[in-house]
Parts: sequence; structure tokens; C-alpha cells
Amino acid sequence: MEYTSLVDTSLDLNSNPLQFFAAETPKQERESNFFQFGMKTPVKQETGALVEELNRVNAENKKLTEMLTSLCENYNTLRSQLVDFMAKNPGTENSTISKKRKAESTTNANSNNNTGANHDRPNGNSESSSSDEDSCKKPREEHIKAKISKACVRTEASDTSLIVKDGYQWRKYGQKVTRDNPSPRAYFKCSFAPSCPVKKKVQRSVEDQSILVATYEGEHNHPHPSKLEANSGSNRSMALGSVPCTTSLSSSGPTITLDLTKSKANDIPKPPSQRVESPEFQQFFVDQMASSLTKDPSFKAALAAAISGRMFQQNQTQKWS
DNA sequence: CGCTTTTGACCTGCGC
DNA sequence: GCGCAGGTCAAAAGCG
Repeated sequence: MEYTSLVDTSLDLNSNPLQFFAAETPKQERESNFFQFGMKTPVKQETGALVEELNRVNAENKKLTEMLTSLCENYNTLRSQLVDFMAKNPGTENSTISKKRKAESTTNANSNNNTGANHDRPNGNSESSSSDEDSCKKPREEHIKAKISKACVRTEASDTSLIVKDGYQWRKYGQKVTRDNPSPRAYFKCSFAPSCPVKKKVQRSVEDQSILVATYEGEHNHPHPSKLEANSGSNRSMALGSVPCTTSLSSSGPTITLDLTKSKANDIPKPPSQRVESPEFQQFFVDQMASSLTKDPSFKAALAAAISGRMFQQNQTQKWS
């Protein structure tokens, strides 16, 4: 797919030109030059180098912005094509899988290309023919399963607690050992329950014990707790804010992987698993990034503001120096 | 003392 | 209908 050629995973925005300066010059010289800047002493060579570097960074930022725009456009195109395809071929995606348990085992076992749009139930449009039957059988769960999402969280493998710090408060109401996974599965309800219907299941990945797979069911009908303190962020990913996020993902659906060990591990992100090298994984990685970036318009706006803000800041810095 | 967690029992749906 | 497995309940225990 063309996405892979578009995405430069080394998103080094070079937002701080002084870092380049620092990397190329000895410490003493750096400090003296810094004071020279402060005293507005013209150093033509260094200034020229900085201007050149700044221009290069600006060009790179522009290029990245274009890449991002292109990525979003390609994603939207692909998504609309998928929607069309699903509309024309209603029975193509596991139309026989309408039962609850099969649905879950499918999402767990297969690395099929479920997007956030069809994550509600795996059988997409064919659901319309069987939904009535299902609703008769399971009227109680119908509304709860309105929205299901997954998140993978990397933790220390030795950490036996099934706690996913997503900012919300949860109350554990059960734990089970499932057949397909020796690790116990923990069941949580939002602490705002029963007014908030959201539940989550947390279980360690079979493949990588250091990854916790959290499955969220439903949507919170109350603001994110962090928003009460800092009114920023527009979705869960944004609200996670300060959590070190290293964007890896699971093979079972749209996920966000948060490397909670990163802050403790010398800032060296570990690869989620060997699967990251596979084309399938990379493809899904791109899809996931595009999904995360395009899902929320306000996130796009915030991203654009952040990029332009950095560029503006650089220009200001350049002017002041 | 109140809240949270633990854990065994119970409920429900699915496959045979 | 029965057994199995996932999900939920609720009493007991733990904790601040």
C-alpha cells in the first residue's frame, strides 16, 4: 500500500533547532554562543547556519504536513471505498458470525482489518438481518455493546496487576481465567456506574505477557476526569496527555498501545513484539495512525495548531536572536 | 467506617 | 438436555 511509502516513522520534527546546534558544537562553545545571543552580539557564521537550519526545518515541517494531509486523504478515500464495498457485498465479512462468543473469538484470534467504524459487531451490514433476533435474545446487552474499542498497554512483565491507567476510575467486579489465555481476565466497571455504562476487560496478551489488552465496551457519559483539572484534549488519546505513548498496536483491532514502562526504561522504547517488522503489522500501524489522526476533527485542528505553533515559535526565536 | 478488591457461586448463551 | 465457558453477582476480606 502506498501508505507505507508516505509515512516516515522517524517523525523528528526538529522542533528545537538548538538541539542541532548543541549536537554539533562543544559545550563550552555552545554556552559562550548562547550568551552571545543573549547580548545580541552578531555572529554571522552561526546565525547563517541557524537560518539555514531553520529553513531546512521549516521545509521539513512543511513536507511532513503535506505527508500528513496526503495520508488523511488516502485514508478517507480508502475508507469510503471500503464502505462502498461493504454496501455492495453485505455478506463478505463473516456473515455467519452473529453469535457473541464467536464474535469475540474472531476479534481475538484473527488479525482481520476491523476498523473503528465496524468494531461494534464484526459482521457489519449483515447485522441488520440478524439484529432483531439478537435483540430478542440479549436485550440487556444490546445497548452496552454500542461501542467496543481496544487498547494495548505495555507494562512490566513482572507486574501482575491488571491495571490500565487510562485516566478513568474503574471498579473491579470480577476476574476469570479464560480458556484461551492462562492469564486471568479482570472485569471493570466505570466508577460512575450505574450512571455510566462503560465496562472494560483487561487481560494479558497471550503472545506478549508484557502487554495488557484492555477492551472497552460503551462510551462514557461523563467528562474525562483529567478534563476536570485541565480543560484540554478532545478524545481519550488526547486526554492521556502526559502518558508516554509509543504507538504500537495489537493485531486484533484498532488499538492504541501505551508504553507505561517507557518512563522507567531509560526512554528506550521496546518493540512491542517481533510482529512489528511484518508488512501486515506495518500496514495496520499506518491504518491505526491514520485512524487516530482523522477520527477526531478537533485533534486534527490541535495537531495543525501545534505544528504551526512550533513553526511560529521557531520564527520568533529566530527573530529574538 | 466506607470503599475497593477478591473470589466462589450463580446465570446465561452456545455447541454438541 | 447437558456440559462448558464467559460474564456477573455479592459476601467476605482488605485497606486507608
